Amino acid sequence: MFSKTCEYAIRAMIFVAHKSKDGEKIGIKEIAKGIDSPEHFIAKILQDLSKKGLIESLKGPNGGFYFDTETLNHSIADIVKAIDGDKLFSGCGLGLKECSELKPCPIHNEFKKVRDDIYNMLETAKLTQFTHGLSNQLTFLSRK
Amino acid sequence: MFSKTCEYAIRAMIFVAHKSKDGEKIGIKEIAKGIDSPEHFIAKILQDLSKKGLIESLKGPNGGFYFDTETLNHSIADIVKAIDGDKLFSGCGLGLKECSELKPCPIHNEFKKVRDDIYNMLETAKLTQFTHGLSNQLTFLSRK
DNA sequence: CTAATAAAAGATAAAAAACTCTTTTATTTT
DNA sequence: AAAATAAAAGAGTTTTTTATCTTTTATTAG
Repeated sequence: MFSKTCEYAIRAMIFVAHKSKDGEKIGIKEIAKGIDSPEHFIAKILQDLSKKGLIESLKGPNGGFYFDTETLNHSIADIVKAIDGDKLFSGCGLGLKECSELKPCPIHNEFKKVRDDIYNMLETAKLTQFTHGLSNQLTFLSRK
Repeated sequence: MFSKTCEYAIRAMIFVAHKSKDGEKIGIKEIAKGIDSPEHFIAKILQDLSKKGLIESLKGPNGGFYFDTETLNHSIADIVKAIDGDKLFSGCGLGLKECSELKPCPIHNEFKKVRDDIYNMLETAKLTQFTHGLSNQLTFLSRK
């Protein structure tokens, strides 16, 4: 469904949202450990998301990644769009470039419904809504 | 959603189902043209699906790919499972190996619903049901 | 101002996916 | 039986994705 890069991105973003209460910053090492991902790889990904304005970061001692009230309001859909683009939401299920309402591929209409469902689900899912489950160990982001 | 290989596979299977009325065989060149795919690449894919029993094939003059009544009854879900595996249907949306009902990832339940929808949609979609649209130019598999 | 810290950036490497080319095998037609 | 046809199989290349390593830049604490 998502690229591996995107899976890491979502996990990292939820992890930072969970850990960084009231603007507290969290370092890349802790993030990598927390979500079971290669350190340098997730660093790249977060740098990219930071450039795109989906997360805040600060260099130097006590630096790290964090959210402000604005960035915290982003949805999982925003992350997916930033990393994988909107192919999942608007592209043809069979990879046809010319597929459209007017010239639909055979499974166009079947797909439309589930694509819209996926989009709505991910657009509704804001980063904040996942922190509770993690804090209370109802949900998990790594094996440990 | 699907790998490119899988997209080609679905398009090719629908194309053959559409062209091969009553056991008529259709060659790899015609298939490649019909679905806008690299000839040798789709050949490999169909060989694989043939080995796995999802399509029939015969070598030699007047040979080619075709369906019998049994293989024609397969669903798009069967093709996806054969090519991409069942990661899409049963894997964790965030790529976590240990994700389960008991130890769910943060978006586990949100995902479950859409995954089930996708599966039901693809499982219901049998190859035969797409031939009508293609024959009547209501749906398309290539640009032309 | 210097040293320490942590992200940013750049460059490279490994693995997987996508694609191509050549040879072999099975089948049919003559 | 020989030639022609078309898929099967094998081997190789290219591109993309995933991952690692090194250097640079920004920030802070002392």
